[in-house]
Amino acid sequence: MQLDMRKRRILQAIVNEYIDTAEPVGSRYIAKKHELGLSSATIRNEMADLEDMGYLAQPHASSGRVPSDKGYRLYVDDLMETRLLTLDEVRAVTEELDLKINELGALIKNASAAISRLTKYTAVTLTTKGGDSGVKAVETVSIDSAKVYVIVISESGTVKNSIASLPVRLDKDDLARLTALLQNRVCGHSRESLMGALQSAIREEFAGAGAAEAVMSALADAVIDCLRQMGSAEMFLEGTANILNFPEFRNIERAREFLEILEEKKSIANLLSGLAKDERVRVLIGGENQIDEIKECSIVSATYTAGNMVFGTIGVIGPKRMEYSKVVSTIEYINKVIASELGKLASGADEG
Amino acid sequence: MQLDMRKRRILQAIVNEYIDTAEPVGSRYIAKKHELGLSSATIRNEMADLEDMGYLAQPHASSGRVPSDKGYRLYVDDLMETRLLTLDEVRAVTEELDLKINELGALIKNASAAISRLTKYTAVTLTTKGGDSGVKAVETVSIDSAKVYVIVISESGTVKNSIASLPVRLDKDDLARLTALLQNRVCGHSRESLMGALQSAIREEFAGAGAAEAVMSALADAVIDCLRQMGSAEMFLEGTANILNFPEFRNIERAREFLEILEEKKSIANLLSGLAKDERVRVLIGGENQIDEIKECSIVSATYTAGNMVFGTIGVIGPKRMEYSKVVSTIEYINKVIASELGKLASGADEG
DNA sequence: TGTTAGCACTCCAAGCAGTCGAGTGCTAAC
DNA sequence: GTTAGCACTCGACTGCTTGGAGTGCTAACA
Repeated sequence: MQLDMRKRRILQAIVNEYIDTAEPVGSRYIAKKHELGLSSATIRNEMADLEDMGYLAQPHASSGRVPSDKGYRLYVDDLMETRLLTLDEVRAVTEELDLKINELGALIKNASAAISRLTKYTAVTLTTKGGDSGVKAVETVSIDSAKVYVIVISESGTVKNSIASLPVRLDKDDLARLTALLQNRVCGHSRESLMGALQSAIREEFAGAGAAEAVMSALADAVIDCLRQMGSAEMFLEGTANILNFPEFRNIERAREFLEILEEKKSIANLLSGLAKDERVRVLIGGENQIDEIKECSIVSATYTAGNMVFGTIGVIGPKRMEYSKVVSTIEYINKVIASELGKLASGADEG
Repeated sequence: MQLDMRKRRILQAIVNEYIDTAEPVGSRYIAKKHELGLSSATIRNEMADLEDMGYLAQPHASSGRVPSDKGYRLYVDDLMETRLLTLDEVRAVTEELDLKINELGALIKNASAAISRLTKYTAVTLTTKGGDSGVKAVETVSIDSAKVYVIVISESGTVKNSIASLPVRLDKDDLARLTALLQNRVCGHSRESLMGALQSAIREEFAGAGAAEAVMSALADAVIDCLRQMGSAEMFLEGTANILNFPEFRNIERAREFLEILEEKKSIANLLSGLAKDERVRVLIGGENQIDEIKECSIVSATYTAGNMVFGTIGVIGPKRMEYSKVVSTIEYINKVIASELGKLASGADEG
């Protein structure tokens, strides 16, 4: 059997209709509403074919048809009319996104809220593990004679801090000297090369000089702790309650499973960060993801990158019966906006 | 009519029973299960009295009784058996709470997760607006010749940063001098007194010296921005999906309303921060709070303080039919643990 | 006077039969 | 190849019945 033009148009009509109503779609309805110039009987025959081919399914005999995962896949890849955002929508995005923010985490959190409000689905954003690899600056602040705050600023603008407990008391000048040394050795290094740089620094500069070596080593540990904090992914959720608006989540058990999986965060974070790292918007439909609890959901996501670096992922999760066209274009647009903002942050860094 | 001992015991039994089963409680059941030495008929009479007095209500004629808000209030204040945590529970708290954390925000986030896992309700934690008032240290890091990172560390260990855009280019020594001046003027100041201190500093030191004054003023703005960030309350939620386990939230509409109110955060944050500031554990039952959407919920909360300072609030929100005894003792205990941790953080500060 | 057994009454929840309507598949005619 | 028509299926809804849990009231009892 062949998937000719007519079948495709019928499939398209069915998916559109189902996305709209959440009710199984009947042949009569398609014949009437969509001007295909065909009778319901003909459409009935075609629908039977489409079911044989695996694009449609029937919840029970004598009910209308519902798209299968394969049907949605074809729809997303080929059939759906990709549309640009309207002017109003672009304006809404601009209003929701607070671009005055200059810190990565806050920017992403804000994007999360914007996406969920614009799409009415649940928004997920994720800072990529290990995305923040360059050290831009290190500073120390003395708390008391035995404790030092170590502050690390990454190239993407994230600031993390850690407390170093010193094995000996240290006066201001000593700390300043050691800090300068630290700065000298770690700035510009990526996370991977840092450990080696620090170790060789300690070896070269302090061979044998016990106390200073121990202090330096405590400071180095603090720097590494900061990088570890940066390296650990953060996930933001927004609009989780939205899922309860959809009839497929009337079933309280299903809703709870969904919310629990989101709350747990780890599985979704793994799922998202395991996806391909290109800049395209990706759509994962139903069973295409490996998490049982969200096999009835689809995920639309994109990674945002600046230069060659992957900074994170933004996405939308909702019922398979999702307004793909609207969601994909929204994600695409927001992704672009964020990428350009990140670009600005990064280029600000290059000047210095 | 008088609320004699027998009525109290019957009310206590009914509330206990209802908390357990979520089903209206009948006289026969109480007569059988609780050894009061009374027949169901007698208990029936007493229940009618308790209803007249407003402690009980009947969902419909010929159904069992359900506690009213007034009934719960009496139960919480007088009737419930306050219990200490068991050894196992104490151990569970200690395991869940990660006390190695030395940053306020992270500590609270962690407490949120612990509370929700231990109580099986939804946990809310809140950092108090304006709680973080003392400046402990200020540091600057140059990004490029026209941009400076300003880092402020508060007395409670929170670190915030802001970027100051300088009106003129500044070399390293100039920045160091201005930073020292800044440190000199702001350290030890509370949020309220800081503005004045900065302004007088600018006036005294730079009267007329245009460029330097402008730079200093940009730096001061950044410091104030950091304090603003610290001042804005943060709210953490954990275990929101738990609410769907309770039969009173089987109704999807009600569940959605609840989740939306939580997600919005503002109203709950206002509610919690508006409560009395003493150290006691507080219970807000049903209609005692002013938010319509959670009139069927109760909130158990406590503020955590160190010395005289209020740092925030931890709490549990769940159905009115809540295991008050368990929740109150858990909150009480966690509150104590956090307070003592905060005490350590603060005393670490005093040494310097 | 307080307590209790007994009874009539109420109301909800669950189960069941019947009806309606939407939708299908198949067949025969165009 | 398309379509009209028809028999059939199945879920959703309605109305009815039944059973059980629980009450309030009354009369008898200690």
